[in-house]
Amino acid sequence: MRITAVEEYGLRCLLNLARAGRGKQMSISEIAESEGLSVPYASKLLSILRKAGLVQAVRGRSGGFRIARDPGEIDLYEVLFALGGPLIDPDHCQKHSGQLDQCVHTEECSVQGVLGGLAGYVQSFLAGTSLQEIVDGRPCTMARQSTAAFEISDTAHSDELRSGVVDDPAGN
Amino acid sequence: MRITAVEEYGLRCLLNLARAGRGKQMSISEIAESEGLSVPYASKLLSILRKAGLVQAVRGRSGGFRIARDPGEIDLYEVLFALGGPLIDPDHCQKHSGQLDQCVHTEECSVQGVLGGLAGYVQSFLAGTSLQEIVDGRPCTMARQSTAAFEISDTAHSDELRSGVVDDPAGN
DNA sequence: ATAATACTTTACAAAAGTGTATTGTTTTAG
DNA sequence: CTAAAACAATACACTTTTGTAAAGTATTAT
Repeated sequence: MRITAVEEYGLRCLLNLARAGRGKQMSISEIAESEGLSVPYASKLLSILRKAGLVQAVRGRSGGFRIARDPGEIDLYEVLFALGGPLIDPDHCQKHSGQLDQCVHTEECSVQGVLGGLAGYVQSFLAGTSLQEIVDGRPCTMARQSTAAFEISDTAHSDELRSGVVDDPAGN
Repeated sequence: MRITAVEEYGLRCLLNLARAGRGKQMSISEIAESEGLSVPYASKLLSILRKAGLVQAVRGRSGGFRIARDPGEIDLYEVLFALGGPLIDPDHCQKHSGQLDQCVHTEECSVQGVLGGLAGYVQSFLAGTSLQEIVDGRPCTMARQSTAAFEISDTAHSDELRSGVVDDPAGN
């Protein structure tokens, strides 16, 4: 589970336009240079954002992009959904049924339950964060209350590697 | 942002052993058949779980796998971290600096801030959910309070596609 | 002992994701 | 009208992930 490159860079490109403001426009070159991306790559990302209705393009010699709505009216869920789709595929059980015809957990797909719960949890965070809040540098309430725990997270689990092969087959 | 195949299937394999219980063991064949996976693939997943210390292997003719600790003592964060690593790479700004030498947002990396907040938020969910809770089919409190919102999520954003090309370059 | 069973490791092919290159279309400055 | 500037679309190479295949190691029933 991770943030994809398209989501990361696409969000950054959009934030440039959010910082510029509702009416101002920037060219692909300006955005690409600002984020250290190649022009063709930034172009691809902005094309995705345009098709999602998040930015508007102006063609021609004095063209460029501008944000489609007020940054305060665009939430992070809409942005990440446009760039990377949903956290869990709608027809999840169809695709993840292995070699069987249908989901192996038809009676009680507990995996589906917990991952669906996670997806909803994540969405509540994303939908509660607007681009304006990110530009202003004040993450939403939910973020601040759990950031501290994340800081010490990785090391806590990284040194748990061991052989896993036991000497006692009986389990006593 | 999505759950990877290894995370999904790895978790499912581990849940089989969690359902079997602390002392019981299952062979790769049994687990593979139970989840509709090929034996070699299940073998690879269980190997990852073993190296992470989550399961123990018994070799030889009457061998198999069993869960290393009580399912109530294993949380979902540890499992997903073992199978797919952290949500955000520790040296994030080094890798995502584009063509520049250092992160383009050194003064105020607002993207890093909000995504770090998201990672912490997700972790609080995962760390608060044990395998036992999943087996019992009762998602943790955090899941239930936000599941309803997820149900109606996808359709709400899917029909926002438009051309994005405006007829009014001036923006009036 | 030996064969059967089960885990281990490595290698590899197919698919998806990432980023670049190229060519085309649109608009405007002159 | 023409050339320059800027967005649009497609194709392609590269990398990572995914899943399979095959050969190897370890244990035990007989």
